[in-house]
Amino acid sequence: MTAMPATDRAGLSRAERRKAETRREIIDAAFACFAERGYHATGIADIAARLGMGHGTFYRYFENKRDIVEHVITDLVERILGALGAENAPEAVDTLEDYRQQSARIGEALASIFGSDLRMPRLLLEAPGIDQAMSDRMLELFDTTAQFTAAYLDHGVRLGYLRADLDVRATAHAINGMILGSVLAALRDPDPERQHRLGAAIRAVMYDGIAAR
Amino acid sequence: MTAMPATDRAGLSRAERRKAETRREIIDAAFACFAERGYHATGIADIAARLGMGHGTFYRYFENKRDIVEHVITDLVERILGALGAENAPEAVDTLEDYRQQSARIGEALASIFGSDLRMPRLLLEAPGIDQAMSDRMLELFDTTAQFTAAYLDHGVRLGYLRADLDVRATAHAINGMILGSVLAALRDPDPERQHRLGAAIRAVMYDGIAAR
DNA sequence: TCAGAAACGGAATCTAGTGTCAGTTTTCGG
DNA sequence: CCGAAAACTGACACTAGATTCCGTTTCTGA
Repeated sequence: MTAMPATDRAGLSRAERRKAETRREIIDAAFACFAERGYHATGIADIAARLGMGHGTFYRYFENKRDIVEHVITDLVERILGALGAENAPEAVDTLEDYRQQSARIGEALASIFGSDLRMPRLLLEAPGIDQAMSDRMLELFDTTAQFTAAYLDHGVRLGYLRADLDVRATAHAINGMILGSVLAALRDPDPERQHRLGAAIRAVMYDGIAAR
Repeated sequence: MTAMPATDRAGLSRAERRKAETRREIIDAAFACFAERGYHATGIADIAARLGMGHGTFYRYFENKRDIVEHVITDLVERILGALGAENAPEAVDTLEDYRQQSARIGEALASIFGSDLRMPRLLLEAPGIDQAMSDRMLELFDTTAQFTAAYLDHGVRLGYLRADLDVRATAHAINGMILGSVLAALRDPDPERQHRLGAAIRAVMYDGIAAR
């Protein structure tokens, strides 16, 4: 019979807490390695070395290389979706002007997530090169975020401050494409001023179009 | 002293022509393999096997794996840029209506390039995962195509049918982002009808914006 | 402080795939 | 048709790196 370990309020023994902590550290180290050198160029040994642990130890926490990258990406996606969903609900606005400001805020949030740590978009960019499944997953993510955007558009159409004939689904994809474009631009040239102009240009296209009045 | 081979009008011996032809075949086979299984998952042996040749022969035509993928990507990019640049010059239009039609034509061309063979966008999508250099190259490509778009916008601003206060560089990135978005959407769901709607939505956003009048 | 359990570490194993090479076949000019 | 030159082939040598394994160390609870 095994000894019953002491548990704290959350029902986790000290050992279990430490284990979770180590998993967290490995995920962070792996993220750093993958973003810096790329998935295929980093070995398990690199990840372990970054934490000063033997690489055999790695396998006590994760199944294999594929397993860790799965966790790294999941973590990354959660951080992004979390930061997005947190503050701005589609229902929070009901005029075009409100919506403009809301989209500026969302743009700001995105810029600060990605801009603060270029390793995030860099890893996302190379993720489709990991394997077919990951590639599909990234396309799915793009689609998911488009549904997000679609919810905002839909709300606007219902309240009447956006065009009634808007093809919501398709337009959401187009808008998210613009955002993606600005992220890619940031990877080439992380100048914040430039990022700011890109955000402004996106909003200008969205609200005013490009044609002279 | 070596024998002088017979040369044809173009100054190429029969052997040289065959050699070029074989290189072409290898590039095509490599393209197919990379697009289907992914770069890292395909071996030189796979490429050779597809052509029914021994994989040793491969090395008579290309230095190594990196060399071939370089050629495959270059070829791909040339096909895309070629198809784009061929028919539509920015100077060919001088009214907003013309420009609308021109952008519809360009969208059509893009859709037919990518839509006709999804292996092209698929490989482009995973290209940044090949290595750092290729990743940079893809970002550069995105930037290059934005300069393309910028030339159209610039022309429109000069002739006065586009807004005078347009931030041309930033707007070009935004527009190309929308196009990229529709390519990604096509990878998830290649339905031509859907593609058509995406194209229409992009143009609607560009010209009319999303706000109710 | 001690015994058993769990965690570690890194040597050893295993695999896959790249790039080489020497023997064989094909091509080509005479 | 002949012999040299070029092209082809696939077995082989080699490397890199993922995963396993077991002797050693650390932890835990009594």
